[in-house]
Amino acid sequence: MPRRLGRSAFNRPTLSVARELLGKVIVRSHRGRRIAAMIAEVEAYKGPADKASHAAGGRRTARVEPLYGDGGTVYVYLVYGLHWLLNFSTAARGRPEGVLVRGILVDTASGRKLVAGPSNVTWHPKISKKLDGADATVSRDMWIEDRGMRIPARSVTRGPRIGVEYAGRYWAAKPWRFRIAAAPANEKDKRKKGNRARSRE
DNA sequence: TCTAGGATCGGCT
DNA sequence: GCCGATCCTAGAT
Repeated sequence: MPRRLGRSAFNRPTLSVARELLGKVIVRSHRGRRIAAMIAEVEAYKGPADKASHAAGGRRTARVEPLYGDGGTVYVYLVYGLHWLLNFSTAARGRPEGVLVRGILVDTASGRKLVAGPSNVTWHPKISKKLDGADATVSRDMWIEDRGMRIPARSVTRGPRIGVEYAGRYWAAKPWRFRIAAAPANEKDKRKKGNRARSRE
């Protein structure tokens, strides 16, 4: 029996939440349809100290306000002027930590396929700015379900986060990206990351 | 008011 | 491997 994740699932240490979101299912209710997507890849962002976070240095603006909300608050924002990214706030209210969803597994007519890249993650289940600030623990538009899938430790790959070189080597190197090993890596991301870091030097 | 730059992607060379 | 699309946000002025 599917069980919706409640507050206690999100109001916890961010790295734990990130790891445990793998295998959970995002359910989006949109125009009378339900779209389900299993979370396959995430990144953790740990608040003021984390220079890669939008709340780095305690920054608190209208845009990042959802990050400061209770665990389970939805944070949707635009990057590069054209891509929407989906995050869930974690830790207690007032602590700006969160988890970015980078990859999902969706069921299609031809089978299950990986949707990689955070922008594609929001495109597929029709996630938009409208959901920004929503509370995923009570919302009727989107929530996360535990359908009993358990991802064993040996099936989880950890690595550095993508596209955060601007935060400096120390923070960019933190292994706060979690992926279900069976899900193919987004190799393209890795290459680009290296290119960028080099071009800045 | 202005400006720089970004938690990206896909197409082209 | 490189580059352009495209626009919002935040900080500077």
